[in-house]
Amino acid sequence: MIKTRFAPSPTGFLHIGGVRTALFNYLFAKHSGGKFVLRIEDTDLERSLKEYEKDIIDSLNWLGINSDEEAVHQSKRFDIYRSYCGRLTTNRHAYNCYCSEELLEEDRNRLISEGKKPMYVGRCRNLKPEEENPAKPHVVRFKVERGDNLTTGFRDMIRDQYVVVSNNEIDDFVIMRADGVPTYNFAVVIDDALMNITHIIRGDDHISNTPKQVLIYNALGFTPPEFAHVSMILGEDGKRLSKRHGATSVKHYKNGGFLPEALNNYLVRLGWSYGNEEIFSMEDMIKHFSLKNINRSSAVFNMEKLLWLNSHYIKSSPPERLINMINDMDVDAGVKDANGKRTRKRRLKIEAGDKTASLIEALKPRSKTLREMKEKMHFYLYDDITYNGSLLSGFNFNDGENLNKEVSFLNEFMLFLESLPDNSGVNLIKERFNSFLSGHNWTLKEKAMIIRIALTGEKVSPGIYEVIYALGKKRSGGRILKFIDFIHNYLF
RNA sequence: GGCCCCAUAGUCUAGCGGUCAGGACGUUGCCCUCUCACGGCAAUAACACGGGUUCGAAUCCCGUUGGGGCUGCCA
Repeated sequence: MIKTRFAPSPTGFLHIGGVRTALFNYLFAKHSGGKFVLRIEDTDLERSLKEYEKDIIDSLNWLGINSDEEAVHQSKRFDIYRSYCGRLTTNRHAYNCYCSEELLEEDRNRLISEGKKPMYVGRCRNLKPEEENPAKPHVVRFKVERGDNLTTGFRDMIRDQYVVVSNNEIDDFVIMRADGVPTYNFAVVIDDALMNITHIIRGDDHISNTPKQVLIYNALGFTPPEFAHVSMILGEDGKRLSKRHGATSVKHYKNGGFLPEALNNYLVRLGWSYGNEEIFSMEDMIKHFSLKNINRSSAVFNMEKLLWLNSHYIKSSPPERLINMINDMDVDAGVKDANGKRTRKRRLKIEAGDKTASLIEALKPRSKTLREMKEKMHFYLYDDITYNGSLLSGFNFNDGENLNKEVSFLNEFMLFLESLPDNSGVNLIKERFNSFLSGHNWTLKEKAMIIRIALTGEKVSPGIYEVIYALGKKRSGGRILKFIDFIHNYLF
């Protein structure tokens, strides 16, 4: 049975690049009815944090990339690594190295200045038994077999070719630190072997590590798994994606109003394709995923396309779900007051209901993110909307006749509102409003804008019927009065 | 520096010896229209370069250039 894993180290929030490798591993396993598991590689005791681990797990959950087994923690398996390390030293596939870090540093500098490779000089490679002193601080190094024609390699499933390097290119790398903690290259091998991982899908920054790992598999008598190295995700500047490029962690996207399926869909198409298809549900991805359709070259992260997918999924989500997700965003949409200051009221949770649902329906095609959607709901969520003079440009209120005409229209509109049945739906409002206008020989084109501005305080909003419906008779009426008030205060 | 990986429009990609080099995002124009969007239609733009192999190369080989990665008692 196929079994894959995602093995992040909890030294940072779950990164977008990590999500893609997790997704690929997940899809590959699920495609063949196999298992996908999570392994926390927390051997870097300095930098690993529980907070990050929690973020990784929460983020994967949010994305629907779930582990089939309880997550394995490397920090709880130090005894295992030690015992395998012992096997290697007794096999003479590894040796104790007593060189101090300072000495190593000197070696390195000297070799570099001589224009040579900064590899371990081999001082402790062939120590006599009497020279050993395990009580002294030491690391354990893997003893790479030397010889001009010796090579080590592996087949990469994505490139469908062998990557082979000369053993002379491979240093006698450390597998066990002085404090008894295994290094990455050692712990991965032990765990992947013991966990029966059949396929390793990971970033191609691990290509050069793989020969080292193959050496360990062989020395321990394990059969190496299949390897598939996926290219990196680059920022717009062509450099490897990092914090410098802005939002790189999943939580940024969650709180920024992205839907998990948009992120998954975007990421799966970064490097993988299925003909000309662009839209994939999780089921679609599982159904069609295969390693041979993964591209070899690196991909540049493109926010525009992610936004396109996000708006696509917003459009196809029911309002109730959208409301829940908006309320779930950690950092709120950050509603600003007239002075551009954020206010406390942004904590307010949106209540579900017919009017809210209708408004959200109207806002769907206008919002690329949920954050944007919530900002556009401001006029609906809060009553303290403000007007400013620039809203009046275009009405030519300096002309007194014009002013009187519009104000009397607004007054007529008040009467119209009062005449509306209390529980009017959008369709009835539309019908009544249109006959109200034509009864006075007005057109929608002439009159929609001033109502929009009065009701929302904005020149841009959803359709006018939806706005009236969402606000209701009472709130709408209040705003008309407030607006008339504003006009007079502003002009006189 | 050494070693490894990669190379189709601005971006993601299809292509796997013979195609008018296809799709998507973006951009531009038009249509729709109460604003803004959505939507519809159309347009724009690519095989990095140089050698081979072949009747024929985006496709195969070599080199150049460019980009990325590794070169830690990080992962």
